[in-house]
Amino acid sequence: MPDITNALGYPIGEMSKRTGVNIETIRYYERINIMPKADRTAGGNRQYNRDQLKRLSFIRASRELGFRIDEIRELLQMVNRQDFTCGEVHELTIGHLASVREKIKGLRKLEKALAGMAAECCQGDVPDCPILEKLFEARGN
Amino acid sequence: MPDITNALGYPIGEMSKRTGVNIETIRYYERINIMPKADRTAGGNRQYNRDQLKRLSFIRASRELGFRIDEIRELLQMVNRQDFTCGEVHELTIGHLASVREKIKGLRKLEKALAGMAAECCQGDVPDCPILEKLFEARGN
DNA sequence: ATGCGGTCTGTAGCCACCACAGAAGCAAGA
DNA sequence: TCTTGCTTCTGTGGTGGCTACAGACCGCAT
Repeated sequence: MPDITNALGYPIGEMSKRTGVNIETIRYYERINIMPKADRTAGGNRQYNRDQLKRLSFIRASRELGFRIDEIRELLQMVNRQDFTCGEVHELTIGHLASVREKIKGLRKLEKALAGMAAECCQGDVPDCPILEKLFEARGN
Repeated sequence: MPDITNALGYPIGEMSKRTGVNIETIRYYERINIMPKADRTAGGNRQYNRDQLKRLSFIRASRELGFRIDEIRELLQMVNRQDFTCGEVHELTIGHLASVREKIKGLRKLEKALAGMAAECCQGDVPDCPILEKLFEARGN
């Protein structure tokens, strides 16, 4: 028969399995106060409930969308306050979207530059390379 | 009249100005052996020559293209060995290009997801939000 | 009672820097 | 020569977002 203490909650490994978040990372989230301090068994092991599981899943989903921890903290505060407006959430999301687009822009530039350089390169056994030349074209001197 | 000691080389601040690399970063580069140990004045200040300026510019240019430090180290070793082939450099560049393209792919996915979520959101004063709902759609539970 | 796997804390490492404190160097002006 | 004021020095610690240990303890089944 299942023990009463353990029937109440999930141990940390179960949380990890269900959310895909590394155990060490879950503890780290507790340390930085993005997850609440978990209840403990008599022996001191963490125990989680369904709400906390949902919260961790939320964090995981948000991280996968590239939200920074402090952005997630904001989102979670809105949720917890229970008085957020759709507009607030929208704004945060749009802001994040803009930064993602910025990153894409930057990487596209990179891609172009790299592809251009690679295309100019003969790839041969010659000890002379237009890529390196390009990199040596200094700005300061 | 300019001092003999200083006429020979650039002080670190000059290097920083010319390359756009932060002074602290230049010292960091020396610590991790990507820049050589600089000569010193009698008083102990670093002094650089034209070669080192070129090297630093190279590093900066490469960093701007998103090369990691160890990739740059490899490139520099090739240059120093003076026996690199164009093919080797090409390979490194192509590898890097591939990883850039991977990143772009990932970010595009993100962009799509975020844009989709934002579009569904009414942005209004309503305390209910499809974005948050999406984030709460847990996988584990 | 034993064994084994899960979990605990605390610390250190990763990357590529940036920032600071407090001391010392350096060049120009008085 | 001395002062002034900028530059540079070393050493250390912090950033974000984890991950990886070591060495001890918990919990559960046999």
